[in-house]
Amino acid sequence: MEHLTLVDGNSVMFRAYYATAYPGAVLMQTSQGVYTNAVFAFVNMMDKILEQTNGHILVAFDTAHPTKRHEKYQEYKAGRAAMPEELAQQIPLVKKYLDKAGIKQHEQIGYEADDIIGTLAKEASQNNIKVDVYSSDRDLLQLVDQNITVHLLKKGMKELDHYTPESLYEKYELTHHQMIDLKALMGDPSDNIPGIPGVGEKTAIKLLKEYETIENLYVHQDEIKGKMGEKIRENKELAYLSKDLVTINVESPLPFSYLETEKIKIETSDLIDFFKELELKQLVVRMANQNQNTLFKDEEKSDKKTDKSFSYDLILNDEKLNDIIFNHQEPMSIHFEFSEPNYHKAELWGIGLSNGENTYFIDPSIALNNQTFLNYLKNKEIEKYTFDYKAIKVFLMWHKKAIHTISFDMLLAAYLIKSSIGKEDFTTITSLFSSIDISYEEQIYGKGAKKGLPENKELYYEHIAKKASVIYKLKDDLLETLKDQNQLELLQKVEIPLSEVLASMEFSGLLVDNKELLNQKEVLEKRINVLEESIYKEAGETFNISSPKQLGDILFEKLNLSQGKKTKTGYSTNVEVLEKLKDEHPIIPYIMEYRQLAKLYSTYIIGISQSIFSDNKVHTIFNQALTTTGRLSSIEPNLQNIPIRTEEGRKIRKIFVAEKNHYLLGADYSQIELRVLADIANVKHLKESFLNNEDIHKSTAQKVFHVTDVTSEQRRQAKAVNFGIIYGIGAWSLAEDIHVSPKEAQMFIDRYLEIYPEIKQYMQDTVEFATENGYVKTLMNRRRYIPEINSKVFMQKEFGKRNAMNAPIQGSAADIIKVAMVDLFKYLEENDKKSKIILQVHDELILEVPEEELEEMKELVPAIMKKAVKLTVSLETSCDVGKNWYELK
DNA sequence: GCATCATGCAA
DNA sequence: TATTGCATGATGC
Repeated sequence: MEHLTLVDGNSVMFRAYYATAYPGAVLMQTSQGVYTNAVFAFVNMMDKILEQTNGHILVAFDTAHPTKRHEKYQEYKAGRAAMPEELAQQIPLVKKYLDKAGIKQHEQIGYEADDIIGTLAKEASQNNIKVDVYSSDRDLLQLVDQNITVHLLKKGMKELDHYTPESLYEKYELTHHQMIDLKALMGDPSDNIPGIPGVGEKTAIKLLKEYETIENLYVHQDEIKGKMGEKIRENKELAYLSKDLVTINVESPLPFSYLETEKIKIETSDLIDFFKELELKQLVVRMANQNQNTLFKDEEKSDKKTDKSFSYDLILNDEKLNDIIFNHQEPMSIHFEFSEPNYHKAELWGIGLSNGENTYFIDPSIALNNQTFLNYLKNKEIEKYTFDYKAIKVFLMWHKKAIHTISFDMLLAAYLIKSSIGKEDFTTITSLFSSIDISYEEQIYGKGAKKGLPENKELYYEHIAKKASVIYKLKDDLLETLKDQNQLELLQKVEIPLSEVLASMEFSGLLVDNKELLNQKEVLEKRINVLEESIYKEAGETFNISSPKQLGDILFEKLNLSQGKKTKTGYSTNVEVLEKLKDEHPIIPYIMEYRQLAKLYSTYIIGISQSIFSDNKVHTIFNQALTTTGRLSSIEPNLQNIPIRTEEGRKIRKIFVAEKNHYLLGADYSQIELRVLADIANVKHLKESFLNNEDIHKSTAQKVFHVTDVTSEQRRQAKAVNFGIIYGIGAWSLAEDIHVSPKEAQMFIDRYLEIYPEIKQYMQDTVEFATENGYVKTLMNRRRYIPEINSKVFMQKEFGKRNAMNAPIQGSAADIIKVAMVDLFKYLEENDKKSKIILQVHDELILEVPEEELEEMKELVPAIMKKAVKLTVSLETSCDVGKNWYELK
C-alpha cells in the first residue's frame, strides 16, 4: 500500500445536494418520487475521486449523536439549519451506493467524520503513506502535512482546490501547524465556534505570523496595544475553548487501521441494477460502458463484445429470406432500425424479425427488394408487432411500399402505461418493463457527431435482432397491464389507428409558396437592418442585440434605465420588462420591434426554409408518445406554433398553401377544454351557458361582475380567469396577467368558484384522487402519474396539484380530437375521398380538399368532430376555407 | 461539439 | 408565482 484516500461523506453529500438544489429548482427524483439529485452528484464526485485512488479508500460520516465537543460547549453547531428532508432521505441511498461500489465507510458514535479522517490520515502519514483528503470543510486543513494533501470542493463541484504545506504557506503565509490556531482565533459561524470577537482572517493571520501560536500569543498578551489588545486579553478563555473545539482528534479509537480500507471488487451488474432502481440513466450507461471497456481489456479483442447468450440468424440473401417468410406465417415482431430520428430522410440500417423463439436480422436492401417480404408486410391477414409503427409506415410510404395489420406497438403501449417515457429510448423503456439486458443506442452507434454504424457488424446485427425479440417478449406483459388499467381500447381503437392517420398526414406534408417565402424574407431583412441602425444610433455603439447579456448592459448600465426583474444570470430583458420601459427611452420601441421581427425571421422564415423537402413541402413529425398529457407535439418543423396573435406574425401563414385546385379547410373545436371541464366536473351554470350557446367569457363576466352589459375589459378579465382555472391558477399570476392587484385577483377567483362551485369540488376531488393513487386519468383512461403531489417541498407539491387539475382536462381534449381524427380518416378512406387531413393543432384540424369536395367537407368535417365523443355538453366547431393558411380566420 | 439559458411562438 | 410543447441565438465548458 502506498496511498490512501479519505472522503468526508457528509460534507461531499451537502455539496452534492446543494449543487442542484438552488431555490426553486426541481430536484431530480424517480417516477415514484424518491429524490436522487444528491446521490447522482455524489456518485459523479466519487467517480472523479476514484480515478485518483490506488485501491485504498474510506468515506467517513458524522452520526446524529452528540460528541465530546457538545459536552465542552453546549452551543457547538447550534443554530444550524436542520438538514432538508429531501437530503436526509438520500443519505441511506448514498451509503447503499458505497456498499454496492465496494467502498468502505465508517461512522462512530461520539466522533465526527473529521476525527475519523484525522486519525486514519495521521496514522498513515506516520508510516509514510501518501494521503488525499476530500471535503468542503476548511477545518480539515489542519491535517495537511508532508504526506497529507487536503482537497477542498468548490461550489459547483467542478473544481477542487488542493492544499499542501507549500500551497498553504503561499496562501496564508502560515505553516500547516498553525491552521488550528487560525481557525480558533477567527471562529466559525457555521459550527458556532466563537473565536475572539472582532478578530477575522486578516487579524488572525497577522497575530499568528508574529506569535506563532495562541499559547505564545497569551505569553505576550500585554505587548498588544489598543482595542485589539483588550479584546484578546478579555477573551482568553474563548480562544482556548475555540482551539479545543476546532482541534481534530487524531487519536480516535477506531476499530480498524488505515490498512483495512481496500476497495472490494464488486459485481458491476449490482451497481447497475442499483442505478436502474433509482432511474439514474446516465450512471447506468456510464457503468455499462466502463464494464465493457474492462471486458475489452480482459479479452484483448479488437472490438466490443457480443452477447453469447442471445442467438439469432442472419438473413443476407433472397433465398434465406424467402425461406423464413415461408416458414413463419404466425404473428411476429418486426423492427426497423433507422440512421436518424427523422424517418422522412433516414437510411434503413437493418430489420429485425422475431417470433420469440427464432429471431432474425435481415439485410435491409435485400428485404426492400424482395417481393415475398414486401407481400408479407402488406398481408392484412398476418399480425405484426412493432416499436414505433408510424416511423416504419412513413418510411415505407416514401419507398412506395405498404405495411398492414399492426396489432401491438410497444412504444405506444409503454406510453399509455406511463406517459412520462416520452423522451426515453428503446433500451430505457425496455428496462422499465423487464430485466432484459440490451445495450444502449450510444454504446452501439456512438453519439452526436460520431454516431454511425460500428465496424463490427455483428454488434449491430445483434442489437437490431434483439430489439425485435424484446418487442415480442414484452408484448403479453404490456397488454396485460393495459387490460388491468382499462386502456386496451385506447391502444387498439385510438392510438394504433391514429398512427396511420398521422403517417398519412406527415407523408402528405404541407406545400410552401416559395415566392411568398422569399418575398417575406427580403422584407424582413430590410426592416431588421433599419432597426439595427436605429438601435446602434440610440445606444451610441454597436452590440449584439440578440444577446440578453449585452442588451442588459446597454439598457441598465450605459443608459441607466430602471431595471425590472432579474434572471439568475443577470438582468431580464424580456418583453414585460421592455414594456414597462417603453416610455423611458426611444431605444426601447426599436428593440421590441427588432425582437419581434428577428423572431419571425430566424424561427419561421429561416427555420422553416431549412425543413423544406425537394417536393417543396414541409413534412413535420408528430410525436405521438411524448407529452405527459396525451397531446401530440410537432417537430422539424413545429407546425403547432405558427404565429397568429399579431397581424405581423400571422402573415407567416401565407407561406403555407394548398396544392393546385385544392383548398385548405380548417375546423376547430370551440372552447373544448372548458366544455370538458363542464362535463367532467358537472358544472351546472357552465353547462347551461354552453347549452344556450352563449359567449362563454361574456356570460362568465356577467356572473362574476353582476352585470348585464359586459365591457370588453370585463370580458377580457373573465376570459383570463376561465383560462387560468384550467391551469390551476394562483391569485398572484392572475394579477400579473390581467394587471390588477393580487387582492382583486383573489376576489375574482373566489367569485368565480362561487358561481361554479362544482369546479372547486372537482379540484379538491382530483387532488385527493391523485394524492391517494399517484395518478390522474382522462375520459378515455389515459393516465398521468404525478409523484410530486406527495412531495414535502411546498413548490413541488403545488406543481403536482396544478398538474392533477390540468392533466385530465387537457388530456381529455386530446382524447377527443384523436378519436375525431381516426373517425374522419376512416370515413375519407372508406368513401374514397381525395381530401386529406394534413395538420392537427391541439383543437383544430386542417385538411387539404380538392375543389370538388369542398362543399361536402365543410359539412362533414365539423359533423364528425362534433360526434367524436358523447359528452353532457355539446361539442361545437367552427370551420373556414382558403387558398392558404392565412385565410383560415 | 454539446448543454444550458433566456426568449418567444402556439393551444 | 398558470398547463403542454419546440426552436432559436448566445454563451460557457
